[in-house]
Amino acid sequence: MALFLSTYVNKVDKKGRVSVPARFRSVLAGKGYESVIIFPTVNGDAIDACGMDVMEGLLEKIGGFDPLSEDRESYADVLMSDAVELSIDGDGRIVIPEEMLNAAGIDGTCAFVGRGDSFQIWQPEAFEARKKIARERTQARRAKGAEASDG
Amino acid sequence: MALFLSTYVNKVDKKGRVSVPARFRSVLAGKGYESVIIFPTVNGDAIDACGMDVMEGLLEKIGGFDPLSEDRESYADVLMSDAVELSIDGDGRIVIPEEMLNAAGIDGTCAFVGRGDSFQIWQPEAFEARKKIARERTQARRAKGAEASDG
DNA sequence: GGAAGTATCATGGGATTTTATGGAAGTCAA
DNA sequence: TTGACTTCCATAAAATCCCATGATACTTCC
Repeated sequence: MALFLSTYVNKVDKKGRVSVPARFRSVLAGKGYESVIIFPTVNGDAIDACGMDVMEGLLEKIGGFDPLSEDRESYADVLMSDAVELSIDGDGRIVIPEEMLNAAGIDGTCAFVGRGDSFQIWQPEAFEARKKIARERTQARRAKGAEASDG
Repeated sequence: MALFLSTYVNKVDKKGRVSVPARFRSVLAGKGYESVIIFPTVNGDAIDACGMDVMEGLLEKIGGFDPLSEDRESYADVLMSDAVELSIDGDGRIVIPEEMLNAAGIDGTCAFVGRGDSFQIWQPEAFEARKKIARERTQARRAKGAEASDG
């Protein structure tokens, strides 16, 4: 498998550990990683996750370290400072910093949502709500276009 | 781990010792270093830090430049002359020169802020303030752009 | 086709190791 | 010696590893 697909809801135990879905683990392993990079989503209502490759690509894009140029992308600053590399333990689990869990409203359980190249971590109901909105938007758009089949 | 990521706030004790975050230490160790190079940021509100490799790369980059572009070269001189190599002691700590701490307004605690190839050392609140501004700028830019999907 | 056995997974708890941090002892130079 | 700096030791808290268990999915064999 090459892409992060589907949604899995797992428990966050007292110690803050969560199992990364096995499928997602194997995607990461396929790239040679035993860790995930996570960081808050731009609007802060969930957590974004990806492999180190994505982070490195981003760093490359912004030109790496150059103390002589002041205008480094501010987004990159925030991103690198908020991002955390979490190593996946022998049982396939990670420990998400409490601060990030709080920011995303996660407590007890969380949803791992595949997004292809990356995935997100949501408070399950918050994700459902979001999905519902997205679906409605899509259907409205579709209704405006061809009014053919539905499914 | 290949990049300096995330933010850690550590204490500076009476003797001026601070623990370099273990994650950062392991990035440096991965490159074979037991020391950090630090120097004031361009505008002087914090401290830049990196491994010797980055410093060497920087020098190379500057050296290859047009000898006619003088300010670049002269700034590089200043940079190199202000830089200090700090050895990391057996307990993972460094002693930052008082002068630099004062310049950055650091007293009691400091924040180690990942920046990918390098990291910075800030007075914690000063960094929070800066981050807030950067984030606002990002969101403003984003609002002006596509309002479609979110990340 | 169905049942029993097998591998994989998520999850819990305890044990062990790292970390950050404080203080004491040792080193070196003026 | 005195003062600055460094190495060494102690400790509490936090992160990590290791093993056990129940559940599910997957095989294999009759």
